[in-house]
Amino acid sequence: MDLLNDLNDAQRAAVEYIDGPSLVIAGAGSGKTRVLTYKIAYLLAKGKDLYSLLVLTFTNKAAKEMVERIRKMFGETFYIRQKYMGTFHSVFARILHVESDKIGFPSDFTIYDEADSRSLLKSIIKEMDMNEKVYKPAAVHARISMAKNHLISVDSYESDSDIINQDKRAKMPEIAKIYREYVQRCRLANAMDFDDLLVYTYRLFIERKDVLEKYGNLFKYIMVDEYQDTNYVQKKILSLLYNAMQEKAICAVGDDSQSIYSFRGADIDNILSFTKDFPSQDGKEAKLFKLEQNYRSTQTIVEAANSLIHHNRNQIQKEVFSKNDKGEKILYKPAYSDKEEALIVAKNIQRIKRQDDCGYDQFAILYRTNAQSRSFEEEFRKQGIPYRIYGGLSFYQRKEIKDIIAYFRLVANPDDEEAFKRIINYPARGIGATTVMKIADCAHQNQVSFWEVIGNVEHYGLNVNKGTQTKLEKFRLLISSFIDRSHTLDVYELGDAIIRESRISEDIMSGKNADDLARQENLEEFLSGMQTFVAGRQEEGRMDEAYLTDYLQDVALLTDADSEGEKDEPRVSLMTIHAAKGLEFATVFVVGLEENIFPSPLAAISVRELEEERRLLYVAITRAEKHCILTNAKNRFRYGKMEFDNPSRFIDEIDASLIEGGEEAPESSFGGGRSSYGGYGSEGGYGGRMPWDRDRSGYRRDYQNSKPVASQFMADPKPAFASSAAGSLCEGCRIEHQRFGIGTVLKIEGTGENTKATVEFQNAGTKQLLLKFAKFTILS
DNA sequence: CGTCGGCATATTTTT
DNA sequence: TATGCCGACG
Repeated sequence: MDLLNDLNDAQRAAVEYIDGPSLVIAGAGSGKTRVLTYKIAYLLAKGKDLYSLLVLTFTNKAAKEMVERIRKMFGETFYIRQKYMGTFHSVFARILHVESDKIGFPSDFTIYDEADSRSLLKSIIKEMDMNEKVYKPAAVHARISMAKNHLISVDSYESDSDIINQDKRAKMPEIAKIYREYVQRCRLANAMDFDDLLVYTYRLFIERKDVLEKYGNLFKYIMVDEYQDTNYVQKKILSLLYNAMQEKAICAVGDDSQSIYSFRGADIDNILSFTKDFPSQDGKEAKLFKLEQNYRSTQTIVEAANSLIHHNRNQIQKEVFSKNDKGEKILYKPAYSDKEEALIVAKNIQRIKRQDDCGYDQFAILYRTNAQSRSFEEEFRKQGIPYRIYGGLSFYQRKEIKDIIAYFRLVANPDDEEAFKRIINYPARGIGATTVMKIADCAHQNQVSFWEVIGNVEHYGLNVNKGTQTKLEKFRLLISSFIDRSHTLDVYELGDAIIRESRISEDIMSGKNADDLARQENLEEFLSGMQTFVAGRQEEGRMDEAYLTDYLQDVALLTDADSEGEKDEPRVSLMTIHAAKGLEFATVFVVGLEENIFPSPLAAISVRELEEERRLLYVAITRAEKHCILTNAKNRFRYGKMEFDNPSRFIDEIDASLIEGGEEAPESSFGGGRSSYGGYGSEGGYGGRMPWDRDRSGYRRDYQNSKPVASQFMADPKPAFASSAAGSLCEGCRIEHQRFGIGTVLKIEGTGENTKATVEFQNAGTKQLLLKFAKFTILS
């Protein structure tokens, strides 16, 4: 078969083996995604139906990338029906939305994100009169999450003396009680948190053999990406499905050396024991394939990474190698201070940029903790080096976005307690904390949802005065009116109504300082997102799936990086090593290689965690294609104080013959000490904010594209986002679209409200636009 | 109800 | 240093 010619022997063997279980250990840069996508293509070519493939990844980004690649091979029709390809959470959520009634959940359940979970826990802790200082919501949630990921129910939690003792040692002996209430409250709110999506899927399959059988029959092949990151419950679900399959076939791809998420419950033992956990039909161990040729990095980089990782005990034997150039040695540059460290990095960026004649986007600064970005930001700003910081708040976590989504959620599922609390008084409608407390008490006593209470104030004996009662009723009617419309209006139309009638638009559009503007732009971006969603569904001929519930399913699990992609000016990337997984750069700086930072002092006590830190550095180094530079600082400004640090032990673990440098840099920099810090703060020095600065809310903006929606909102509150000059559009016209840029109209069809145009954009591909919504100007 | 100032607090974070 | 949260106040 043609497509196999692009693969090396090991890759091809892994792709071609489809008759039983297999584990593919894919060393860094060895073409893991390639194998995965080619394998899917191979299975399809062998006649397997797309629906019969269960393909699971961890991130939306990975899922998307895979779909894109396969679409390139199979054409446009492909992505219309990738029902069982996606993240663990999204695929299981999809299954649960269909099956949840069988385990006592209405199918319109909402998904609580991390913030919702914490907020709920906070309320519970408060209600139980526990000390919030002791029972920190995040810490409590971590415990509960750990329990869920290990399929430990409330009852087993309570009766497990080990666990209870751990809690006691952590001075939180009552977590079991909180856990019980939390589960109960999620049920009442008809909500599942991220972990529940897995736990309830597991329970669904355990409790309902018929459902398990159904999916067991449906799936002919299971594929899992990043298997080293799976946790216990994920493994158990896979195992159930696997055993229910008629012909047992699963392929897990991963790299034990890149397991860096154990603090999230990932269990490296899963990958180490895969071949035993998933035996073939006749009871033999699963086949093991190893991809050991690295195509990404120089020999030196690969060998350096190898020499480091060999200090780990617990790993699958493999020898990653490269046939690329030998390349330069790893550069080790110790600095006197964090400030000087940034200076050295900046200098080296300029040097390599000149030497290799490459763009700023070829460089990445990788650090252990987000807080380390500061000194680099300051130095880059001073030198005019464009940069972008990854991480920080994701779009969907921004307050204004969460507020709107809370409305959506409440409309879709009025029992959603967190959504209710969020918007009951936003925008301000005179329903204060006291009233909410009363509702909470009342709901609690009667074991019903908040919504239920305000719908039957007398029946539940809610003790509020007449004025408050009127306000509550008004709120209830507002939401009800949205509910009534939610099945007839598509999500964009509904969103428009919600934003307007709830007076959110008034609230957000009124201000005009920098923060307000940022919020407005976020709102606009959100609206275009909905628009794109509707347009996309339309394009796929699925207008019956362009309603609120469909949108929420999509958006609930979309956390970050998705709104990525304005490829403007090339910039240096700054991010944590965790965030860099799966990426590659010509030049990588791994900074802050000091004891007390990397390895993290909290991890350095146990061998297991220390090994994970080592894998973390392994991941960092193997991101580099050509140049890898390690730095650290002898003195670091931290928590307002100057602190002394020794170089990281990991530096000594790398084969010394592969490293050059090490002598303290005789860089000119005078002192690098305190002196200059105050002087060049955000005010002084080069003052004005550069275009690549993060705005206050940490979000990138797009100045050019932002105007239309906002101005229309402010100027003319009636026909919301009526499109520009749609009337005079003709086939062959060139237009400039607000989001997609310049394109040519290929076809116009439909009339009036439903007129749509097929437009081929220069950079965004071919899109169908509903003229009613599309915002563009006609160029010719 | 919203804002100001004092005080504790300070990993990594796919969903 | 810088952020986030609570309590006091207008």
